[in-house]
Amino acid sequence: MGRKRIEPGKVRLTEVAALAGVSPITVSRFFRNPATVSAARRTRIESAAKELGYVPNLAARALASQRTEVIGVLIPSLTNNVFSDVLRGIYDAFEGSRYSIQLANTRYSVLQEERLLRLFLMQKPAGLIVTGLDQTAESRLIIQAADCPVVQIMELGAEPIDMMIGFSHVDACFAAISHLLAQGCRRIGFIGARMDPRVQRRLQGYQNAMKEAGLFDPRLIVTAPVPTSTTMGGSLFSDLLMKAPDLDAVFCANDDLALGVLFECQRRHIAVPEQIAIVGFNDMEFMAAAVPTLTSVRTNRYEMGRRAATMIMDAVEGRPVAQRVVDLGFEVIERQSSTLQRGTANPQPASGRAAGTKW
Amino acid sequence: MGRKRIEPGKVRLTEVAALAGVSPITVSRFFRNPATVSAARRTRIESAAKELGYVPNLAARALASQRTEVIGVLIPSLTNNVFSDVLRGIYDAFEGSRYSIQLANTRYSVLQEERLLRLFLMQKPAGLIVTGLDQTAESRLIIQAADCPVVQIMELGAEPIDMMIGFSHVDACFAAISHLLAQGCRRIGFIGARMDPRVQRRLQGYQNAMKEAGLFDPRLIVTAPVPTSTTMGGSLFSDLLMKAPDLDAVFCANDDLALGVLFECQRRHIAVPEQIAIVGFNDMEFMAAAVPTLTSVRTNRYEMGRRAATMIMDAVEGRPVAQRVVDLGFEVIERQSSTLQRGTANPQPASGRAAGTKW
DNA sequence: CAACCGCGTGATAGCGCTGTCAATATCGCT
DNA sequence: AGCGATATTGACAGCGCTATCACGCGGTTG
Repeated sequence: MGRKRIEPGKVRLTEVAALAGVSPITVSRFFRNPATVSAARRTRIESAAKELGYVPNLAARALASQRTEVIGVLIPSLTNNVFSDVLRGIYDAFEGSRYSIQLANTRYSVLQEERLLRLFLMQKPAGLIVTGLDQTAESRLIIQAADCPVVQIMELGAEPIDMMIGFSHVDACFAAISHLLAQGCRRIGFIGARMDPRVQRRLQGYQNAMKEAGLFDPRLIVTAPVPTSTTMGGSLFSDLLMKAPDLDAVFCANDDLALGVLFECQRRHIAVPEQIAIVGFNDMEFMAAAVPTLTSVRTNRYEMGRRAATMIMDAVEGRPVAQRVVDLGFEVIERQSSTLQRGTANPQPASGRAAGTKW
Repeated sequence: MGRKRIEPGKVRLTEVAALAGVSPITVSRFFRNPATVSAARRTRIESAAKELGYVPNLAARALASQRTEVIGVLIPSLTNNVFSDVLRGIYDAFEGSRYSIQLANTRYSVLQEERLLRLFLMQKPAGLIVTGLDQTAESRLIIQAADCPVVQIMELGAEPIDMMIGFSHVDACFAAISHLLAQGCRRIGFIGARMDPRVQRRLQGYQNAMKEAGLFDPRLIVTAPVPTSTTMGGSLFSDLLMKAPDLDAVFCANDDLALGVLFECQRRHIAVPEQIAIVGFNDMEFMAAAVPTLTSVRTNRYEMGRRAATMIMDAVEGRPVAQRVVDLGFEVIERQSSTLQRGTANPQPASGRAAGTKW
């Protein structure tokens, strides 16, 4: 019947309270909000806790208070640098706060996401950060059942579950293509790998721009369902050249691919940008270091993570969230790889960064 | 006095038990180990749980059982691709298991690490994965207090806290330099950024090799305490050229720097490898795609994460861990950037990969 | 044929903490 | 001095689950 009694040497709230000469509940209050305890007891409790090496038991706290300080974060990939930047923003924002992060990797699968959400539910998370808009109906139900603030990141869409922060991939790609068109490019190819929902929307932006210019040609599009990589960029580019030998520019759905295209051009002695212009997406650090420097669409990933975290914290703590849907925008960073010297040749300095177009 | 009674509609073990016509403890047993419950009740409980949409309460479970299924993981950086590979291995290994991962970012600070370990302690983690060997004495005490299996990853050292998996950075760098020496290089530079303990040990390996060859010269070493980047690679290389104009090879403490060096060579029209050979470290994917392809030291990061996770699980579940210290080794992948054509010029095919030397 | 074993099940008593309400101490003001 | 208002503290009863022991039952053993 029942279980054996507590083992000695275990330090609970009660032990600290006994040493400090106060009741356990006062110690509890001290740890949650020191201001609610008188200064005299505060110091007594503090030194008693230190002396005993008291460590609060989070499970007991969660059970008694019926809530946790866990923020669930769901991202599709751990390897993709795009998400490491977002994650860094999230972790930095939660740094020093009382929240802890529960990170899970959906591997670009909405079913996996659903499963992981179900797991999160068991922890009664205080908040949830999920990637993109394409959750299953079931996932949305689970999220609703979690009954906590939710931020969708990376994209913008019409029906936010709760809050949302991101930018329009369609518009961003449209802007990149518009830039190439403005440079006089006409046969602009699109290469993409993995083809997750965000890349799909970039493709949409590409198609919109090309159709609007009356230059759309399906042969200019080469995609692969495999993960993106530099090597993949080279081989997709080779495929593209085969399908469209008269190519004069390539838009790459991300920077890894763009780097691969650049190397493939070097290998084939294709002059960039004179023969073929290159534009990437995400503006990874190496884009500005490449030779020639590579044009890309900059997105504020770190800021996205940071603000998503802030929005969650505000919502959890009952502060009003001014903007529940935040458009972070993007910027086309024009560099040598897509800047065709017309008239006065004027290449950018290697370390320089061309003025961007803010949309 | 006391708190208000349970709200209706809440689904607990008790509710499931009532619907299934068994006692709550049987339901508890069913969820922990279905085999201990008779087949007849198993199906009854299963359908009752599904009907009510029962979700176990992890906090209650943790409190009652005095343990959790949380594995704490401490890494120094979220942005560094090296760690994303390791993380991917860890997440993949825990995938589908009952464990969940608590990830924290030490930002290369041992004090931050200490603070985070203290936080982990509150959760009574089932296991711990920490990066490197350089924990503070205080951190080691905290880890001991956590009283759970621990794996140190990334490196190998004499005094494991518990278990360990990694490779020798000193040896790996020594091997890379030996390769350059074998190619006839004499004025081999070292460039490194961030200078965390692992990079320090690579520098040590470099010094050992150069001293052994009687070629050591402090002017050949250029480092910076800032985070590593491609751009940084270019500027450190420029510094190095200034200090040692007669340079004939560069070892880069990681691949980002190596890529930056390659670009800087292109910018300065320095022929690689004819004038200057380049060797990187980690063998990131892009190294094989570059022009020329870039030599690097391959390390099995994914495997390291995966096996660390397996070791933890074995230890937690009381299975004997065969090898408590695992050396994963490394491999110098010789590519065009460091292969000097002596006699019969025989450059590697662009997509090819030179035979590695396994140590 | 009694003693024994082991399986499946149940009753009981907490795990360590906090929500709620009550009690007391302190304070400002009329 | 007397009053209500405000800070500070405490008592109590759980939060939802599991460890532990107890028990009934069929089958095995000497």
